[in-house]
Amino acid sequence: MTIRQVAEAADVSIATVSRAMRGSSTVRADLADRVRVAAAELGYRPNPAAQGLATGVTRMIGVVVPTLANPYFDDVIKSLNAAASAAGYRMLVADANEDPDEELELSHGLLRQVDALVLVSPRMPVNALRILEDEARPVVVVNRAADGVGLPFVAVDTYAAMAAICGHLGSLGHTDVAYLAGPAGSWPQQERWRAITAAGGAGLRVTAVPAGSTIEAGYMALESALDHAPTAVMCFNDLVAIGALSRLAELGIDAPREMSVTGFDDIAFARFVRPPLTTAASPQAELGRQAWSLVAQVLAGNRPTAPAPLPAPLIIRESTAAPRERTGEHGRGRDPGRGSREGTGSVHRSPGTMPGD
Amino acid sequence: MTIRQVAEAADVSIATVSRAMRGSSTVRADLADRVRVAAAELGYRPNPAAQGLATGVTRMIGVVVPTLANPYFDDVIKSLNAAASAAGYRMLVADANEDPDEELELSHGLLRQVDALVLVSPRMPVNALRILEDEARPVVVVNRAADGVGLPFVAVDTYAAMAAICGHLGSLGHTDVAYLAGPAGSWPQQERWRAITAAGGAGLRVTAVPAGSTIEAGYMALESALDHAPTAVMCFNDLVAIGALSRLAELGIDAPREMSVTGFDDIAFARFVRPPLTTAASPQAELGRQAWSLVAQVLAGNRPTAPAPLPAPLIIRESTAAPRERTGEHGRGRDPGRGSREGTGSVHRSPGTMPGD
DNA sequence: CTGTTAGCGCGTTCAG
DNA sequence: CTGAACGCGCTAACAG
Repeated sequence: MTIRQVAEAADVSIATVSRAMRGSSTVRADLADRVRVAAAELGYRPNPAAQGLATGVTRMIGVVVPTLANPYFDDVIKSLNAAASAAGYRMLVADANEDPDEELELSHGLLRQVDALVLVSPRMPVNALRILEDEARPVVVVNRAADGVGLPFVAVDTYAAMAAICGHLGSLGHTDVAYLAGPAGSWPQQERWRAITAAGGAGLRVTAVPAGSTIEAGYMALESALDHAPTAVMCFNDLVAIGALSRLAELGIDAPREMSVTGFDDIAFARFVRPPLTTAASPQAELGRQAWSLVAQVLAGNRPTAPAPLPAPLIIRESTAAPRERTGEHGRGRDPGRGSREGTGSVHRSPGTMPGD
Repeated sequence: MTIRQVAEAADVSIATVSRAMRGSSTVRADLADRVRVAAAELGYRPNPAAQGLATGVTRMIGVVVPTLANPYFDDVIKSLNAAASAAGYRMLVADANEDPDEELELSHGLLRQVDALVLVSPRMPVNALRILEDEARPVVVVNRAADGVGLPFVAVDTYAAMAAICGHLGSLGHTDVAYLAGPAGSWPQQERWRAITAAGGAGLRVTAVPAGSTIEAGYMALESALDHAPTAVMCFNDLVAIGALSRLAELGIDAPREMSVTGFDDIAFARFVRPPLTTAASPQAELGRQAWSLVAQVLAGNRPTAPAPLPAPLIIRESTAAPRERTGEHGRGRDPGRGSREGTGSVHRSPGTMPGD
């Protein structure tokens, strides 16, 4: 089914078909109708590749996410897709598997076949971002303030939200807290840590423990966080918090009575885990919408107006409480039951050791 | 950056560049090198649209899911994408928002621009599926046995898994159970119901209540399920189960002591909610892999070998238990505290009424 | 307002 | 083994 067959059936030239299909006003009404009828009967749909070649416009956007396994990113791309879809755009998604190199590689590949690229929480280094800046196609970034990089972006006010979490813990009476840190290249991770160190002045003594961004990462890292005898552990995100809670339960440490736990993002499941997570409610849907808005602005040839950082309100649920009275020892940091297991002292256990059921 | 510039730089014809780039063996080694060097230096990447137009192959697959908001589908497409990506294919994803019409429309649109289409749990009617069958491009289906439709597909052995759930409940001593049903056009929903009715012969009396596929749907529908005085409620999927559990907790009905609850899918969060969900462990990753395998086979020109239904083992956690002793009334079906609220008696409450925190 | 025609960038015959 | 030339299906000048 090509444009030519439609032209023949409607007894017009292919140019007229082309114009009629795109609703050009410079085409006589009756001819346009004839074309539309013929097209409908033949089930004709223009070939996107050909259109792309001819116009240089694909009506596709590329999206690269660190992983599809985090509902947070899924929510963002769902919203982004809804907005793009309403504007007649399709979405080519790529999963970088938390690998900064793959992220850049995928970005380059995608840039050849889309009109614009959206990078969600990219972990790639700044200079990689800068390379992308020089590409012919617009690149928009979500949740990464590009320091010295001129890419348009939307981001959550991570700093303020993390500060609120610290404040919450502080007002509860916590002083010694651990932080299960996120992936190295992650801007949200950097911002959270920045807020945490600032909170040091406000009376919180926080020690960071490398973890990651998954349930398993939280599960694995929790135990070494205990070495610092904290009364609370703040987690990079809700997934990590869920993993941490799971390990705490296994160790017989009650949250929040013996240990407070906080997450970040407020994914849909955060309120249903046990105990319900105190966290920061990141506006995923709004991020997606704004990202599309930026894309649309750039595609329209305008310099986009930089959106203000999006607030992520503190959601206080049941995973945080006042620290219990100290009884000689700090928390359960030196609980004898723990030392007997292998792997104690190392930050990570070998992968795959989180038990099933 | 076109092929022509590379040809010029390497001082060869564009045909040679074309051949060299795709590793044609009929090109002299030194020439091939010269081309590769030039291409690398110029950062040349072939234009996918042009390639697509010339060859009729886009190296893209389309994927349409009922919604991106269910981690189940995200897990499937993550796995599908991993396999496709390894084969050099990109993934164009479309979200049908649980709308059968949109599903078909998206499918048609996508078929023009991809080499193959994967439909995940399509809700569209059989005749729509049949239309897709006649398309030029291969269409592969996940989790929908196409009755009388010849589309290649992979599916979970939903019937057996649901039968196992029924058996589990039966062996616990339950006899009156409610079923929070999934979306109308959903094949998994049909299969689950088929297994349930078969279980009727095995001693389970099940009444179905329309719900849906989301947390909110489960939350909304739970109460009307109570009207039938069940001692257990089986849910279409884990999301619905989580919603049901949430509403039960609100009503002060303890699960599993006063009410057993089962899910389906075993999404990652199923074991972390309270109480941890008894459910069937659907192999999302395997579904994605097999779906790609089918696509690859068809693209290679082979008639694909139909994979056996994938088992979804029963996972018994804490959301199910023996029914408690009956005391005159069945369960809490007629608890006086409930009748005073508005909306009792209707299956659905108005949307958006599930409280936040 | 309509039709003719020249590319868009690339793969691929077909001669050499 | 290489290069010249054609065509993939469509859009956009341009001429009528």
